[in-house]
Amino acid sequence: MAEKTNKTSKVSLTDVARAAGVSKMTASRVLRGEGGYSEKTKTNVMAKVDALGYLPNRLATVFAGDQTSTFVGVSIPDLGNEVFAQVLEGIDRKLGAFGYQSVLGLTQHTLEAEEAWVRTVLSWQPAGLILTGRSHSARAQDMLRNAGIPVVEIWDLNSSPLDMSVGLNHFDCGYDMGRFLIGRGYRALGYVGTSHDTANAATARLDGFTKAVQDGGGHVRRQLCLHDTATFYPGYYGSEQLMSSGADVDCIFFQNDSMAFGGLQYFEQKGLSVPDDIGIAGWGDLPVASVLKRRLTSMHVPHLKLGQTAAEMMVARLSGEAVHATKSVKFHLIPGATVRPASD
Amino acid sequence: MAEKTNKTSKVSLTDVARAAGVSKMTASRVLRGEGGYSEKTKTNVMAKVDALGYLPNRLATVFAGDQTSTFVGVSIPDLGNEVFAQVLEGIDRKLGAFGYQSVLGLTQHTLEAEEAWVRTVLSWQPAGLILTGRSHSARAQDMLRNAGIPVVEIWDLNSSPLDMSVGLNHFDCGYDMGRFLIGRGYRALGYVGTSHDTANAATARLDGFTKAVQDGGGHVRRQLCLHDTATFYPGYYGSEQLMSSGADVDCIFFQNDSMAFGGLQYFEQKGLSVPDDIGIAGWGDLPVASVLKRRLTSMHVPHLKLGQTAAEMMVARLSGEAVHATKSVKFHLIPGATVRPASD
DNA sequence: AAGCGCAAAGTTACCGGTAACTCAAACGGT
DNA sequence: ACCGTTTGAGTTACCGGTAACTTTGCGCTT
Repeated sequence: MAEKTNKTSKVSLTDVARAAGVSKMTASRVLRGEGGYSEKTKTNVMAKVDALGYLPNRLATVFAGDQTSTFVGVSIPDLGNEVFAQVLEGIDRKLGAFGYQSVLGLTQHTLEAEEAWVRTVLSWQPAGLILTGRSHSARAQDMLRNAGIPVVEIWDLNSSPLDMSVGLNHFDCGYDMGRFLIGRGYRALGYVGTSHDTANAATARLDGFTKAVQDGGGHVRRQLCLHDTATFYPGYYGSEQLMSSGADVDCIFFQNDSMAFGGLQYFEQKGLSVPDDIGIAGWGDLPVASVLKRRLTSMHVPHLKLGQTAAEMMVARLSGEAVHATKSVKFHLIPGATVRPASD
Repeated sequence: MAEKTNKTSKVSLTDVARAAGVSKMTASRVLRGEGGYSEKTKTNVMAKVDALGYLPNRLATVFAGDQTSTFVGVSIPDLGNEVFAQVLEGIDRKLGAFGYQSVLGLTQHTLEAEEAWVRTVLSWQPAGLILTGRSHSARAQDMLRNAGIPVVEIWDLNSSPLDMSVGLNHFDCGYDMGRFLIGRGYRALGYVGTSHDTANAATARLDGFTKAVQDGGGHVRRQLCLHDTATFYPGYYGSEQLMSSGADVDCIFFQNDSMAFGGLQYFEQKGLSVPDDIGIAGWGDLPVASVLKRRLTSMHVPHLKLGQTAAEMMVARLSGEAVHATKSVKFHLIPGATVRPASD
């Protein structure tokens, strides 16, 4: 039977040193493998570390030196939207591989929640922050600038980031889709998405989409911005709302594939045929699209990769590299088969 | 134009005190609203706090006193599985409402990754930990016990938790489903899920399912455990694999609804009719099920609620309440219409 | 006018590590 | 044999707050 070591009170380096009959400093040196001690001392100290179940207090280390912590604050709007769950997974996996931990903040798409979270998380001396979106409250911006730590803004392409940025041009994304749908002969377009207080990426996509449709001689007849999460069911009832509003549209662009799938299901259940009766386009090339019989018209965006890239930039900067960049993430249109075929 | 305050070096309480012409202690008292200072002093100090853009260093506070931090470590297997994304959202939302922050750890279903994460996160003196699953490496268990902080194990119902626990009995869940399918006349069952090194909840469901099927005079003809994430596409190709293996099954139980939907799509594309040619059952009552024409046979589990409950237990304990419980989360079967109807 | 009580401060020590310095013993070259 | 160098330690001070104690000054009572 192993010795009982479950002391309730925490074991400190001083305890280890005392047990080993050496000074705190020597124990510290052994634990950091810094050298300057004999093999015998090392063995002795390590034995006591095991026996006492010593776990270092990293708070003290960070606090003492001018070293930073291994925390990286990561703000994400919500996890109900699969897009962001993927981005977060990409970030955390990569950060974890380099010994950093994500401190999560769900901002629910509001600047106030973000500001409150920034304030709190900064008080814990994080090594850096990764924020979704490029709009922040004035006070949040002040705090971020004064913090003196790396900040990566993701999601939106940001020409004048606070520090670093990885994202994509959502306006262009929307524009490409609009032009594509015009090219397929659609003129009476609809949009179904979710809206939030802040000007966000989805809004930029809608703007680009609207512009392209107008440039192509079409009209966005109706745009629906639900106060809900951008997932399946809002796509379903959003479609219902849009159709029952009497708007005569021939094609609908959804905020993402999950919503588009909700729409597909609505129309199938109403007995309308896609794409014969109505065209459907999504966004994001999400997992659900991978199993549909009819390839969903969408826009491929490497979400996981985007998160990983953000984490890599953060780690590189924290390792002392002079990263100072705005990285653009590529996207490409998936023609799919939920809109009418090219008419050449 | 406001005064420039973007000092790169951090502003400490000492700086504020010096600027205000008072002692550090007085400034500290003002900031904590502890009393023992004049109105004039308060105004003065607060003015300097604003002017200098002072942000407290919570590390120092925790480090100084014997107070704990406001970090709560949260381990989750992965976020690709929507089930866990929901649980995490429930946890973080509730924790955030009480001023705590989640420190995320994606364990990828391995005990080694969990152990490494536990070691790291404990060194940051978290207020508590919320862990998914009930199996942990021996060393992780030691560390958790010795840490002297609240630990909530979620997901699996745990009769002998390390500390607190919220979950459901996955064996019973599986058993209920098995009995239900037997009741609908199925005898040659199949299972499609994903497997991982550790005995996990999905395995427990499969065990319960198998038991019920045997008890009912049926057989689990084939069980497929893919090395993949429990999401749409693995459900699709898993179905394909299962069918092409020559196993003659009349109904398939999937690890969750996302996989079940992948299966539904496979069979639809193969021209097989559900439930006439084959029965399909999922698990979790996930969002995707909300838009299907034919109600998916599944098991409703309140994932978000489960996460919230775990967070509430944590907060209650941290507030000094003597919570020491194993809470069982209720689930209920959704008969649905993707299995053949009751034959009475 | 002395003394008491209280409000409004200031002082000191400490939390758990580490940087920077000091110190003693061993060792080795001339 | 002597002295410089290396090795293996110990000592001290400090990071940024806060608990606990001390001090100062003022109003008010008797």
